[in-house]
Amino acid sequence: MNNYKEQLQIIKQGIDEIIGEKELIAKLKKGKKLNIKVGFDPTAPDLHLGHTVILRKMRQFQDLGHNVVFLIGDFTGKIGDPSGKNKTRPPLSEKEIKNNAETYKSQVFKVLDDKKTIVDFNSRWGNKLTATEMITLAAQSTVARMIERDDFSKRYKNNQPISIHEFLYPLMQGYDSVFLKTDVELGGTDQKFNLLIGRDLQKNAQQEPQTVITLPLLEGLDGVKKMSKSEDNYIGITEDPDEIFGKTMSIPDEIMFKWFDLLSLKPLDEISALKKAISKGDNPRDIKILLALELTERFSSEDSAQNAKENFLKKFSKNEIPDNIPEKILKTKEAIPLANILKDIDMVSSTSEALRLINQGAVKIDQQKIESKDYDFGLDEKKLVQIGKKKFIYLTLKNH
RNA sequence: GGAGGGGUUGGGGAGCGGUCAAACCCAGCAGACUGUAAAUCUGCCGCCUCGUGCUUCGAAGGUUCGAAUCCUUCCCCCUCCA
Repeated sequence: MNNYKEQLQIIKQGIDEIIGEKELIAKLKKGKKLNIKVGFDPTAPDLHLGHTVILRKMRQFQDLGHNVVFLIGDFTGKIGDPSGKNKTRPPLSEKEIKNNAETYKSQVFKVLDDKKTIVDFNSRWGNKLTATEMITLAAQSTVARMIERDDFSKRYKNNQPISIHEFLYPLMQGYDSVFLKTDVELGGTDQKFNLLIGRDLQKNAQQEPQTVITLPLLEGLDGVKKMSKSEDNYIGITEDPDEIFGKTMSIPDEIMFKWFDLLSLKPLDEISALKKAISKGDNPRDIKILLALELTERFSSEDSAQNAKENFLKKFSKNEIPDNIPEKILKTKEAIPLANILKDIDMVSSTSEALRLINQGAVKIDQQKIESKDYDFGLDEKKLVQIGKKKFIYLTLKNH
């Protein structure tokens, strides 16, 4: 195991805030094997890169030799985390929770080391709590403290309902830490309140309070807004290698090292060497390729990552035709205008759009720019149809 | 329950009887330039059988030669007061 300073440096890479650093240092100095806990609300099973920021941090702890518990909040899921919400969330059914948990497990081990990961469910102890124990737990915090929290206070001021059971969510999450004797809990910045409650409860239970580490949100492909499905600026971890590679290459240079800091498992000195290389005049593109390679490899394999890189370079840098172009056959009775062909094979969404593109000189057939909408495609000939730089299809027209 | 303000083409937001497929901004797409980008410049950005064609401005009716614009009813949002 590395010495505590090195460990601390790795632990603090790319984080938002650390609370209870003193306690952490003390434990690291002693060489204690830490219990790391991260809770996952079993609601969003389709993961994208933004979700993997926290998984990466967990992985770093694993690589440093600590215990990592991947805690599925199937018990707290019944409450629904009020964090960041301005309304009460409907509780999930047992079945939904189970399904989502399985989906989770199938995805997270692309980042986490499955041999070193303990998957646990907080229903294991949550379901056994008696009413008396719940009351004891509830007695350990106050309404005033709860109302301090942003989302609660907003809702309170706006006269929006806050159900009593929502107060139990942070308490239960904190109780998880007591039960598991957690040393470090990770979470998003919106989790800060919940994480801090854990410290309080642990103190009350005569335990050393956990160190709280919050992680920042990852910017999406646009480099500005946080990565999310609804903004469509995300990279899903189950996407094709070509997609992952290409999308990574498309991020603005400015956020490239933010991504390194939040996502990469490369050693810190290697990353800072890369930074230096750029300031010395290296092409940022080549550095970004390293990032794209690492990410693609993580979610597919080394071979397909290399492959994705080759494809990418062919497609964009060298302006060559990529491999794996889909082939299509279109059956037709009579000669149809090119615009309609493009629409029929779903390369464009309307013939109007096709006509516009033809006008703008964006359509190529067999590498030749099409000048007129009256182009005669011909029958039984396989031709390469290209729109813009990214869309390619091999198409054969058949008489039928 | 009372008072008021709205719903316009992906989002924001003009238009308030004809010159409206509807300003402008953002997003998106294409072209140029590049390092793939970003930035910048240019063009496009409802649909088709591409024509002084067709369908759009919350919904349905109505007035009018003509309606996103006026009237009626309905639906939905928001703000303030109780």
